[in-house]
Amino acid sequence: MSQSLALARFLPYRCNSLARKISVSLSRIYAEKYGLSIPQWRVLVTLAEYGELQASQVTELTSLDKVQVSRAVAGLSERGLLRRRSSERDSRAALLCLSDTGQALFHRIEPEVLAWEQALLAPLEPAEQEVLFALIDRLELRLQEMRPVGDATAGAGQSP
Amino acid sequence: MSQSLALARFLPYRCNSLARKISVSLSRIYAEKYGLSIPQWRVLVTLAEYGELQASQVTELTSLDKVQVSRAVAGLSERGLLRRRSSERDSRAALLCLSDTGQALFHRIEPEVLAWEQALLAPLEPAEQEVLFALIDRLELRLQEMRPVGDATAGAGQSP
DNA sequence: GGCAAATGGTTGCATTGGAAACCATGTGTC
DNA sequence: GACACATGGTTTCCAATGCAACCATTTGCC
Repeated sequence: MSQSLALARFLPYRCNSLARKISVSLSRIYAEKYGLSIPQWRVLVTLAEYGELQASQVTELTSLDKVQVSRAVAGLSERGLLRRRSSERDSRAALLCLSDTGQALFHRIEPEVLAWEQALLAPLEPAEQEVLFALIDRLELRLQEMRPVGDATAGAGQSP
Repeated sequence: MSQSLALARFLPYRCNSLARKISVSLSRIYAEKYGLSIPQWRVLVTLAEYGELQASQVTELTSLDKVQVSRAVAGLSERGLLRRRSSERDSRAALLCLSDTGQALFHRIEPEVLAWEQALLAPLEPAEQEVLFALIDRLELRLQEMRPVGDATAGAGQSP
């Protein structure tokens, strides 16, 4: 039980710091080599995984907010990496899916990114990797519990 | 060994997402209640821990870049929370320390923040907390090893 | 001592990111 | 069926962020 506050042993600081270093390192692949921003990258991955999605679903799945998704989609669309059509069920909704070019790009990047992740996780035993993800799960769950009841931001995934 | 890419099991995404949620939750304390930005908060903690420091030392200890430190210091100084004097050894260097008001503010916030951290970590056994910090340490170390040799950003702590 | 290069810190400028305002459409209620 | 209200997405505006250029001073070197 820590009695005083030192950044080196303060989870918010350590976690932030780690997340940033990971982002910087990873973005060497998709940003510098392929000119994608983080939101664009996430949208690409999500559409590659799920096929056709509504923008609002992408928002939930990526933990991006809707403005970021809107801009990312605009950028990807300009480059011809995805196609956007409006739903006949609800003409406000935009249905998104990767174009062939988009799929191709994803399949070019994916193995590089997976190799990078393998390299990062290499020093951890498989069991330790499980522990890591499990701890992250539990902390996220805990954060949700800690939110004041009735908090407007309590909904699914949406970045507050 | 994962063969395909899904955000839910992709460390950069999970880590980023966790870090952000932690920041948002924590900032309810120091931002909303006390009007401090993240950089200001980190500078405050660091000066509280070390006493008098040069701005460049604060930069290293907080993993902020020097622009952020400069601006955070300006803000804290305006509010009378820290004092800045120039070193007689090197008149370029600024020596920083908390004012009495700054110390008082820190001592008001610290227990709240520690209580918040306790609440967050409560579901983890002490041993699990150790594991968590150890895993973070190892991943950060690993990231440093992975950097291309001769990378200009290889120095200490500096945010790239 | 004097000049080039390095260092500490600040300021300006371009980019990013998010909150709130905004259209367009759909849903519920009377 | 018309009116209020909710929802999907985009645009607008402002604050935060980061890079690069910038002073001021110090250090190294001849």
